[in-house]
Order: sequence, then structure tokens, then C-alpha cells
Amino acid sequence: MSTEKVTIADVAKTAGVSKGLVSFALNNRPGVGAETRVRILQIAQDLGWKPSLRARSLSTQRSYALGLVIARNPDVLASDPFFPSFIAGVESILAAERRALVLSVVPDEDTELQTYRSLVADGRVDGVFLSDLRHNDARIPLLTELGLPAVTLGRPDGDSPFPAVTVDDTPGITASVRHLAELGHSRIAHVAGSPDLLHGTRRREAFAAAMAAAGLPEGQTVETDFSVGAGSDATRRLLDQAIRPTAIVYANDPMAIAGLGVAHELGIRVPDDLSITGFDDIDFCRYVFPPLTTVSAAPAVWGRAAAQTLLRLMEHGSAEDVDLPAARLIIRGSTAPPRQV
Amino acid sequence: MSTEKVTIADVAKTAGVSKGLVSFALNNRPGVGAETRVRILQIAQDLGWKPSLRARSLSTQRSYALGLVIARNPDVLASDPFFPSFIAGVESILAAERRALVLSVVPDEDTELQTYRSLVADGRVDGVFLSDLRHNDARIPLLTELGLPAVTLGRPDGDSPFPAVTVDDTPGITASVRHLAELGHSRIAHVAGSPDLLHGTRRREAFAAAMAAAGLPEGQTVETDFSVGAGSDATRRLLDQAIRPTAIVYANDPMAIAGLGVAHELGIRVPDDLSITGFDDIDFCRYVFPPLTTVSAAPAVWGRAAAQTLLRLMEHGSAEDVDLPAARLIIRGSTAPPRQV
DNA sequence: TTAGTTAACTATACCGGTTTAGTTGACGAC
DNA sequence: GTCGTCAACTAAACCGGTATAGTTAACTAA
Repeated sequence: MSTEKVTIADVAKTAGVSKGLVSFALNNRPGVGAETRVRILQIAQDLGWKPSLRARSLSTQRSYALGLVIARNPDVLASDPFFPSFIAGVESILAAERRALVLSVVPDEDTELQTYRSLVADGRVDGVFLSDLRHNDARIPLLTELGLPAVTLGRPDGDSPFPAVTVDDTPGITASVRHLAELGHSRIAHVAGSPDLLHGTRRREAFAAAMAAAGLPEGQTVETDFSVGAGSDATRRLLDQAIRPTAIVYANDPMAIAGLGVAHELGIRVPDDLSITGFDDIDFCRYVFPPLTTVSAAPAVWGRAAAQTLLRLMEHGSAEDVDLPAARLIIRGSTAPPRQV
Repeated sequence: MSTEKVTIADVAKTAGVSKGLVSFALNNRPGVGAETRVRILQIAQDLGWKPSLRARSLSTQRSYALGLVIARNPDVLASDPFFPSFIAGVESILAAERRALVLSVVPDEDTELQTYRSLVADGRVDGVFLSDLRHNDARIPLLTELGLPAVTLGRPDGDSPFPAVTVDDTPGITASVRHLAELGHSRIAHVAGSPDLLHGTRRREAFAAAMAAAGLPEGQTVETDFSVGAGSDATRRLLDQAIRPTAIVYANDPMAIAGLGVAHELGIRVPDDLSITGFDDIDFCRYVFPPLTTVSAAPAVWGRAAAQTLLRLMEHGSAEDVDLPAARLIIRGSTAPPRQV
């Protein structure tokens, strides 16, 4: 019933010790007698004392929160289930640690950098996740300058003082191309992601390399911004040609699904006339028709690993890179041998 | 260059006044001479002083952050673009207010309630958004008990002390049914959302009412959990019947898209053999084939309005309900007159 | 003239923890 | 017996703001 907030002073008084000693006992540091410590903790529990996060924040200069800043085209963000799953994974770790996640969704890169600055200035977070890595990513020097611990989702292209938690997506693309090649395809096109994003170009390079490895001619590639609309446009462009590809490897699922729509619209049958592969294995893949052959990432697992790594970094001052199992090809109904070769 | 953090004491000293006066000047409260106030603010700016959020938090007992707790089946969360857009809207308001958003994604309702408790116990947030309202929602009494300001997304069914920011989705469903009826459909089914969620049953009731209003026999209704998979199953069940509906009204877009997949798979042509309508107008709708007739919500606008209302509530102690423009029917290619009536 | 008000401002307690600089007493070494 | 050391513990400063009680000086009213 008594809702009066109990403070460390109350605990100290009833235990007959000083505030400082209670603090020591709580954070189990040396300098407290064994039985005294037990007694203090017992009393704290009896009184229902939980140390005030705010007070602790002020004296320790930490916030006990982690940050995630997302700078994405709203369209892309909305159709991409990566973040909800990733965040769910992050939360599953944070919840147990009594830490919170501060989320910012910003419209552009300038605002993004500004947001990191103010998160630090306000001491909102003790560390951040860096997603959607870009070439020569400006966030890395910025965070280094700000002294904010971070974890990168994937390995950045330049120097980085931060641990990276990586899911190698190259094998997935390679497997997609090999799968198509084995089915007998040779005119395989690639609807790539944004050239500004590391995973956009990496998938594109993996595609080119896999085509070469399969002994196939260089495949046509169209750049996009990863959005559903761009995927649709790119597909239309590819299929409007006199000689069109018999298979298309998409850099993500939403674009692949849009591609499926375009094919339907043009009367091109999938997989008979056109094979399609996606990337990410979003929930939709299993339920569109035909079900989409794609590459499974595991955003929630990624989130957990990233959170653990970031916490470790903040605690120990350093953390090892983590390499998660590479994304795997999942073969469903959208790929088949080509009709005419 | 000098990164030494400047505090209120520094400002006070250089201005030759007391800390208290600086505080008064900053929060423009009475008791400061006009020219003194200007001078203090000028000096503060010159020194580059920004009051410490942490210190301010401790003395004002506020966190200057808002909270959003999402308790959803991970599958549903991942395929539903509502939250990313909603959050983007919220952020667009918060950014200017130097407030942050604390996000929690939890697996179930118990954890959800627990999360609210700990957000309050830790003083992480000054107010929260309540989404996905349920019947007799346990969160409302809980938040009342905790004394945490909140805004509900939609009007709850019971008593609520909180302002509601509402987008009426009934007209959208009504318009969908009317549109289908006008096209000549009479066997219209409904793939409903979760019966636990208010908007699930509301859309279902709107469907039933609209059917009656159109003078049509009661339509078949299948309950789901709003997930893509459930939408697929429900559609299969509806279409596996001897006498099947000529049109299906879905409670959300992901299920409608899954339904489209099932229809394709069964060789049922949309819209010739089956008309389909969705709800939300997610980005995919325009790009699947045929493009989906759906009802446009505006999650980002909703987010902005909700944030503004919550801020107003926290500032003035009360805020008016807000009724946003009702969702509108957007007619695309997935609806057409029925083949055989 | 003098008490009463009031605006402007100061000093200081306070929010609730952490941390540092002592203080005390027991024990071992010589 | 005395000094040194160490573990256990206390007192008080500190984090950086806000809020309250008090102080001045000017101004008003009787």
C-alpha cells in the first residue's frame, strides 16, 4: 500500500549503516563485511528498494540505454520487416539487463548525424547500433569523435574501431546464382539495392562473381533504392526488352514480390517463363504465388548478437567481432528450369 | 576545441549571478530582470551551455522521453508496416521537442504489463502510446494506477481517462462492401482480424453492418490473428468450399496479399473470379498483381497527432480527443464485377 | 516617516545515488 | 608494547540541475 518511494537513505538508516556502505553492498564491491552485506541486501529487499535510475545516471554519467537511429526512405522502411525483427531480438537481451532502447527514425543522413550528436549531448544512450552501413560511412568517424561505443551490423569498408556483428550475405547470392545456373539459366539479371549501401554493392558484387564462377556471361544489373516501387520499375525495364532474362536475382524480398507482380501483369509466368529469387525470407515469401525462393537472414538472431556484443563492449571496453551463420538459400516455387534457353 | 562540459555553475559565475537565477532565466520564469535575463542567455549561448538532461531529470523527476510498448506476435509485427510509419510520424514531432522515444517490443501481454511497470519504476518515460487496443484493456487501469499519462490509438471500449486519437476505420470497410455490392457481388466473405483486438472486432462489425445495409445476406467470416499465414489459411478455407464467395474483404493488407497468393495457386483469377479488398494501403498494394483495392490509413499522420496529443496532455494535464480523417477506399485492380452471380 | 509590498536576486537544501578521503579497531610482526 | 597494515565502515563531497526560503533595495501608501 505504501507507495512512498524508498531511497538508499532509508535502507541505510534501517540497516544502521551509511549510505555509502549500502551503495557498496549493492554494487558488490570490496569493503563490506560478508554478513553485513547480506543484511543490507536483505533489508533493501524487505523495504522494496530499487535504486533510482535517474540518480544513478547523474552520478555515473551513464544512461543505461542503447540507441538505434534509422535513416531510411519511409517507403523502404515500411515494407522492410528487418527492423521490427531486429529490434525484437535486441529487446530480448536488453529486457533482462534493465536497459532500454531509444529509437530514432529520421528522414535523411544529415538529420541522422545530428541525431547522434544530440543523443550524446543529452546523454540519452551509452552505445548505439549502426545499421545500413554506407561506403565510407560518416557515422564511424563521428561516433569515434563523440566517444560513443557502437556495434556495426556488418563489417564496414574503411577502418573501424567498433566490433562488427556480421551475417555474410555473399553465400546466399552465390547459392542463388548457382541454383539458377544448375537449373539451366544463363541470362540471369540482378535487381540490385542501393549503391550507397554496403550490402547493396556487396550483393551486387557477389552476383557478378557468382555469374563468372558459373561460367556465365555478365548479367544485366539494375540499381534501385531497395524500395518496392523501384523493384517494380527495374523489373519492368528488364522484361520490356526484346531479349529478356530468364531469371532475376533480387537484392531483397519486397522488390522480388513487386517483380512477381510485374511478371503477372505482363503475362509472364513464374517460374515457367521467369525464375525469381529474393533475399531475406520475409514472411510474405511463403504466401505469395508462387512461393518465393529466397535467402534466409535471421534479423532477430542478429539483434540478439548485436545487443550482446554492444553490452560486452561497454562493459569490458572491447568485444570480439561476431560472425553469424551465413544466410542460406531456401528453394521454393519461384525458380524452375527455363522454358526456352 | 575545449570539450570540458560547461555547467550551470560556469554560466552563473561568468554572469556574476547565482545558479538559481540562471535556472530561472533559462526556464523563463518571473523573478529575473529583463536585461539580466538577456545577458544570462547570451552568456549561456556564448559558453555553449546546454543544461544536463540527467541532472534535470533527477530534480524534476521527469525523463523527457515517451514510450511505446509493442506486444505482438513477431510474425504479425514483421509484416505490418504500421509501426515503422507510425514511429516516423511520432519522431517528426519529438525531434523538435528534444524528447526521445523509448521502444519496447515484447512477446506477450504479461511481459507487456511488466514492461510498463518497469518503465515507470525506472522513470524511463513521462508518457506512453497505447496501440492495438484490446477489449477491456488491462493496460488502461494499470496506467491509471501507475499515474502514467497515455494516449490511446483509437477509442477504447471501456472507461478511459486518456485522450484518444482516432482514425475511424468503419467507413473504409463500409465503403469496401458497398463498392463490392455495387459491382454486383452478393456472396462476400470477411477475413477478420484478431477478436481480441478492438480494431479486429470493429472492422468485423462494420463488415456485418455494411452487408446488412446493402441488403445482402450475412457474409461468411473467418477469424485470424492478422498474420500473413492466418490470412492464407483463412482464404484457403473460404475458397475450398463448394459454393465460394465471389469477393473477400480482408481486415488488413498482408492477409489480402496472402489471399491473392492462394487464389493464384488455386487458379482462381483475381478480379475475374474473385474480388479482393485489403486494409491499410501498405506499399506492396500498388505493386502486387492485380494492384490491391484497399483502404488507406495514414500511420505517419496518426503518429504525429498522437505525439502532439500526448505532449499536450503532459503539459496541460489534459488534452482533447482527436479524430483524424476516416480511412478512404482506394479502388485498384483487385475488384471487378463477379463472373457468375 | 515608516511600515508594507514587491521585484530581483542569493544561498542553500534537495533530487538519490556514487565516490573519495578519512576514521576505527583488530591483528600480526618485531 | 608499539608500530604498521588492512578490512570495515562513516562522513561528506559530488553529479548538475530545480525549488524554496531569505535577503536587498526600491517603491508605494498612509
